[in-house]
Order: sequence, then structure tokens, then C-alpha cells
Amino acid sequence: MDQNDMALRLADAMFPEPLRTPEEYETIYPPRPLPPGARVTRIAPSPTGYLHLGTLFTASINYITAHQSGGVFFFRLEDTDKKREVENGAADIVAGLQYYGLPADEGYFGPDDEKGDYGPYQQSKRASIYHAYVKQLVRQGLAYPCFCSAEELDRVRAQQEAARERTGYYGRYARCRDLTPEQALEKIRAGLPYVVRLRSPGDPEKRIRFDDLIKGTIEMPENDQDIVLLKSDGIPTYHFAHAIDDHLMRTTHVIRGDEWIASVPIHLQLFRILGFKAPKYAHVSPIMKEENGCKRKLSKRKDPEAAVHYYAEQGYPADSVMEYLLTIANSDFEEWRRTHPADDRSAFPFSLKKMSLSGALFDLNKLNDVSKNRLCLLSAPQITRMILDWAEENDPPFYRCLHADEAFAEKLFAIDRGGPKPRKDLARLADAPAYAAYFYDELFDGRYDWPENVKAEDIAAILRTYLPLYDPALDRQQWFDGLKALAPSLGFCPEVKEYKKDPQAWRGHVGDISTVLRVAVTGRRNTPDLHSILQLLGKEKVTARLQRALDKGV
RNA sequence: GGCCCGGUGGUCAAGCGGCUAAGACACCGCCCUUUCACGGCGGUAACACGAGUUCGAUUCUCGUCCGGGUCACCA
Repeated sequence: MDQNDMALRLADAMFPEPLRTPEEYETIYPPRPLPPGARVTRIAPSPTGYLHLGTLFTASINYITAHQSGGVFFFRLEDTDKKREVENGAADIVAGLQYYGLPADEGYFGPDDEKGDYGPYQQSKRASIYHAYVKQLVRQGLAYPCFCSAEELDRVRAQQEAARERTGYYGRYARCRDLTPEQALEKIRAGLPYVVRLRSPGDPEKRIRFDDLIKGTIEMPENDQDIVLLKSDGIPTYHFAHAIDDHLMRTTHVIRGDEWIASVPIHLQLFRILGFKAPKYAHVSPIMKEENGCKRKLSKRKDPEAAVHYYAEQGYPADSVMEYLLTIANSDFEEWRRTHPADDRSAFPFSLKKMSLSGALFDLNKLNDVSKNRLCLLSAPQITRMILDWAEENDPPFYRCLHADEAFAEKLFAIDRGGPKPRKDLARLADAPAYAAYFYDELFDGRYDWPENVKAEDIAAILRTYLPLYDPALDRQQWFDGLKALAPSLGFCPEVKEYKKDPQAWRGHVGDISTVLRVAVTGRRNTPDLHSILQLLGKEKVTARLQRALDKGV
């Protein structure tokens, strides 16, 4: 029996189960009938935790890239590491993408819920596919079983480190590589556990070159590591699954985090050995965080803002988060947004080439600004609905107040909204309680932020004088004219301009009077239009608030 | 340590051999204004360092330094 036959027998011993051939898979998963230029992209998360901001970022870039080219964006679950799996991880990620407006066109949607002709989209269900290809590689002598234990591998690595040599399983360190098929067969029959490794044809003296769509041309040494293809439980490693899946699913553009860039030589090698056309790669820089002067990747464990849940809890609408992410992705997005305030984001001419080469620091200020600019565009019914939904989850007392009279709530959020110059008080829905508290006696904290340029005695005088005067029948102009008329008797100037000419002659101006009233009624110096607030509150409450402020004193 | 990638104001960033080195956020000031806002105007503030190429370097080359990533039966 020659070596070739032995290789076949080894392959059969390793994979005794009935398997399809790679050729069959080629016909089962034919090239996609897509117009030229259409890009097929994917998000392929591992369910090891909740949806991460970085995953969302990468997903949005994949989504846009596919959709702007008339292609397909699909979801593949990389659940090959059972040890690290988190209970509702997959469901959370799927739901999160949906919530942020990035639903996949095809792929995994739930344990028994898939869409598309290129599945299964869950790697744990693709074992026989991987095995078919590994079996072929074993037959060709391009892969072999390795019986080295974790301890042996550790020992070798320690030696390599001590000798200042390159670590890993390659060259003369690839001990199982030289096992004859007979020897391997014997160990398998003896029941020894093993992994399957690639017999790497790479030469580290040679260099490979590839064009990353974001980073440009990159040159690296060829891979000569006999990397693991199949773990001892028969499940593939990321590298191997990537090659098989992205070929069979006909991915044209692999857009992923740049922590993968160092393994591109492995991936390219795999595609070549398998006879697949390699996809185009685009490696996205991570979103960073600054901590005592050091930049580092946003960490799921340490940073609450890494988990996408954080934004929902804080009341940053999905729209705001996506807008912020796009400003990071393509810096000219902001300019586009200014000129197209009402357009859908999908109309923005996104380009991978405009992506930054280095990782951006997460900037809360910027997020707030972006979010304010989005929230101020919403209609009163829209924002009220969002606040209601947010509060129901996150602020029950506030919710109860709003919910008791939703029409009233809508009126209060309608103040100064909808005009050409909308206020920008809200960056998050979580800002709403503080913004609206004074409309509700239950929430009004009764603290007063009196202006320091008005004397306490004047404040008291203003309140006492105005107390019986508020008339809800007056419109804004009449109401304010009334304040002006009242001003001189209190020693205040009715015209600000005149006051400025000779401040010494007055105790203040009409603006100060309205500030005093504002603080007495709301406790705050910063509120929307006072007249509207008084109208909404009504005569009885206004009077009660003025009385209370008077009683409490300054 | 090896291999990659990067380094323009506090942050995000334009820039691709010649510019008083854009713009946005944040901060400060002024103006507008009945208050609060919105808005407008203005200000502080940057090419990591050293060589080289060039008439001329933020821009090209090399080196140094700094930052990040990666070197698993994790993805």
C-alpha cells in the first residue's frame, strides 16, 4: 500500500461518517445571482456577551457597504466556542441589530429561525461541511492529526521563548507533521485525542502583499505555522471556519475589526489551498477609550459605555447612536448631514476609503451634540412617545406623572419645539425628567436658583406684587407688556436697552423680573418660554407656586 | 521580544511638495434677545523628534521615540 492510499485510509479513520464532497457543496451554494459590483458582507459575532458598540460599528459599515451596492448583508453566528458562550448572547445581538436599524437580509435570526439559501448560518450546525473539507485536505496531505497535548505545547513555547525564537507550531517544532499516516492511524485507533492541523506550505522568508480597503497595501511574511483547523472536539477554529463559510456564503467583502489584520496571511493561505477566491478585506480600527492618559480599546468588562444597552438606558435613541457612529466612520458625514438634515442616512455617500486609519477615542461630548441635533428635530408627539417609552422602563415615577395625562405631557414637550430655531435641551431621553420636573408637584424639588444680581428684598417685592396679578387670559405679548407696565413701580426698568445706558438708576430691568418669576414657578433659571409654562400650569398652580416661593423666602 | 498598523489643537479630523495649516465638539468672550434658548461673530489651541531628498517639506525616504494590534484547541 503506498503513501497515497494510507492518506485516504487516515482520512477515513478521522472522518468515518458519510460526508458530501466539496464539489457537491459548490453546487449547493452557487455564486449569488447578483449584478456586477454588488457587495456581499456579513456580521459574524460570537455570542460571548451582549452587543458591543464595536460590533454595532462594524455591523453598520457592513450594512451600508452591502446596501449601497445593491448587495446582501447577512448574519452568521460564530458559536464555535461553547466555553465562552453567554446565555442570551445571540438573541441580544440579533435584537440589538434590529433595534439599531441594521437587520440582516439573511442569516441567523434565532435558534430555529433562519432566512437565506446559504445556511446554516450557525457554525455549530455546519460541522459536516467543515469535516468534508478537512477530510479532503487530509487526503491531499495538506492537513494532519496532531496529538500534542496542551502541556507539551506550553513546554515548547517556553523553550522557544527562552531561546528567543519565534514561538509556535512550525518547522522542526511541528512534531506531528512528520508522523507517517500509519503512525497517526495507530494513535487514532488507540483513542488518543487530536486536533487537525494545516501542513503549512508557507515560507517566512517570503512575503505576501494584499490591499486592505481601509489601510491600504500591507506586506507581511507568509504564514508557516501549522495552525489548528479542527479542535479536538471536531469544531473548527475561527480561521478555518472563516475560509469555508465566507467562500460558501459567497462573501465578497470581509469587513471586520483590525485585530484580525495579523491573521490575514493565514486566511489568504487557506483560501489558496482550498482553491477559493479570496474576498476583499477591510479592517476597521476599534473605538478607543482614554483612561489615565492611556488609549485602549473600549472594553466590555470595564466600560459601561461599551455595551450597547448603556445607550438605551441613558435614553440615547438608536438614531442618535447611529448618527454618531457614522460621524466617526466618515468624517464628512457631519457636513453632509448639515446640508441634508431630513434625509435618510442611507443616502449618504459612504466610502470605506474615507475611514480613519487609527482608532477614534469615544467622545461623549460629541455624542451629546449629535444627539441634541437629532432630538430637536422630532415633533412633540414623537418625542413624547419616546420619552414615555423610555420612562416606563427606566424612571417609573416620572412615567406615572406623564402617563396620567399624556395630552398634557405632549403639550409641555411642544413648548419651543417645531420652529426654525428649536431648543436643544435634550441630549438623552434621560434628560427629560430634569427638564420637565417642575410641571409636576410630585417631582418639583422646591429648590430655587435665584439670580444673584437681584436683591432678596426685590425678589420678595416682585413676588408679592405679582401674586394676585397673573391672568391666564392674556396672550404672550399682553402678558409681557403687563410685566413692563409693572416694572417702574418696583424700581425696574421696562426696557433693557435703556437700563444698560444707566444701570445705576434702576434696581434691575424687566428681564430680571421675568427671571424671578421663572425661578419662583419652576425653581430654575433655564426653561423654555415662560408664558407657555404659565399657561400650561394654570392660574391656580401658578399662584400656589408664587405663594410657596414667597413663603420659603430667598 | 518578533511581525503589522498608526502619530495634525483637549477630542474627531481635512490636507496628498509651496496654504495666514480647513471644519466639528468642548472651553472662553462678544452680539442678538423680555428671560432661557437658538443663532451669529470672534478667541485660546496642533503638524512627536532627528536626519536626508528638494529651491521648498505636515506632505516623500530613513532612523528614533510614543501609541495600538497580534503572536491559543478565543473569536
